[in-house]
Amino acid sequence: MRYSDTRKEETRKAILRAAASAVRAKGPDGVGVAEIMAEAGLTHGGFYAHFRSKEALVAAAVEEAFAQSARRFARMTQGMSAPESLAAFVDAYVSPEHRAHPSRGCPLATLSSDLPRQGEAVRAAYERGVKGLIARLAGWLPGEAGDLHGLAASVAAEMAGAVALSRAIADDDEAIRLLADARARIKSRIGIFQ
Amino acid sequence: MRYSDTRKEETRKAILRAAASAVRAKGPDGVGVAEIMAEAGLTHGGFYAHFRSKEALVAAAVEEAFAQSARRFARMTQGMSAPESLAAFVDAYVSPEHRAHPSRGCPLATLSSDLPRQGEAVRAAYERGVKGLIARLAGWLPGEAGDLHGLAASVAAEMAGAVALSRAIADDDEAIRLLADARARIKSRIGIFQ
DNA sequence: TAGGAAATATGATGATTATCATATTATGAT
DNA sequence: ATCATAATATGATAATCATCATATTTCCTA
Repeated sequence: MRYSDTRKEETRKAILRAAASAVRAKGPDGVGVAEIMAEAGLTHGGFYAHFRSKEALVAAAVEEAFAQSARRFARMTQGMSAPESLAAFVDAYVSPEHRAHPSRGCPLATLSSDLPRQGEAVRAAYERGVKGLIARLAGWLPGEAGDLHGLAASVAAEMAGAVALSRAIADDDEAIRLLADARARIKSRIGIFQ
Repeated sequence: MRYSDTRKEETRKAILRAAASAVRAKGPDGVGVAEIMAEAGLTHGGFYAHFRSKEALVAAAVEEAFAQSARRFARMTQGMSAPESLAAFVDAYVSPEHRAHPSRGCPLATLSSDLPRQGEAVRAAYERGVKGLIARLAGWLPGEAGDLHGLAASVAAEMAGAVALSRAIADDDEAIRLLADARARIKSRIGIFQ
């Protein structure tokens, strides 16, 4: 073996991270293979040594994007109780920071309308990510287990919808007010006050 | 004048309608000028006699899509009281039919993630459409005028988010259950029961 | 330290697409 | 019926992009 055992894997990871960011920033069809490779510090030619096709990369990037979000929130809520985690999650999700940084944000708010138009592999990765997010949310919600999934889905829909809506508002102050209002409504709806 | 006064305007309308549908179905960047023109029964060459650029067409198509939705709901709720209109609106919006037909659906549920990546003109048209939708909703909501805008925005976010979410679920039955649940939650949240 | 394979780069290809230049067709007034 | 012209079509161009073929570089091992 002429290269270290981990070299190729590291390169693959770098491409994947670049893609996870670029796909959210520019959309799966708005970004090119060459651009992603350049972002990872490489040229376009080596791409197919790492991924079978652009679609395979996009599918992996969607999975990576959801995984990044999950890790970020896991870190953020470390050691918190369920209600604290929930509040922190809503605050971080329905926030001006999230609105301002699609490339690091939740794919649900950033890719929702692109997804139905993607290939099967990408849609499957997205569906897994969505379900994981809802399950995590449901685990934090108070109440009897039976009904929590529906409430979690409803809350996820409103959070993602609110962030997407806020991105349609050009005026920052107006968008920030919309987010603050949505945040308050969501929290009161799930029994978190103030 | 060798052609009837209305001929060109009619052709423009035909292109616009084709675009309004295609843009929702395939995304602003997923559809080509030639494809839209073919859909309107024309060839690509004449396009620039009707629109200055593809972006101008997309902006007009977004406006048209919002206008179509508004007209459709105006027709549907004709003669209804505010609470009835509201209930009919939620039922029609958060529905399997809406999920199944993005090309005729609300741009908010179909284009949200594409929009931030579009040019200024498109984003402006979208923002106007979104604000119109929220204002219409607010007009139907019960309560004191002051707080209705925030609630309307929150409801719009959840409705659009729920439809987008349902489109990520491949299994029809599961998606339909999600929609039914979201519908019930939204209606109970705005004081409509059953 | 040199050889050789693994990793990456360079360059090419064909497909697609927005836009524009020019040709053709359709139509209503004469 | 014919003509002038508005409306539309045909065809070209240049750019972009996914993919692939081939060349070059890198760096571990012997």
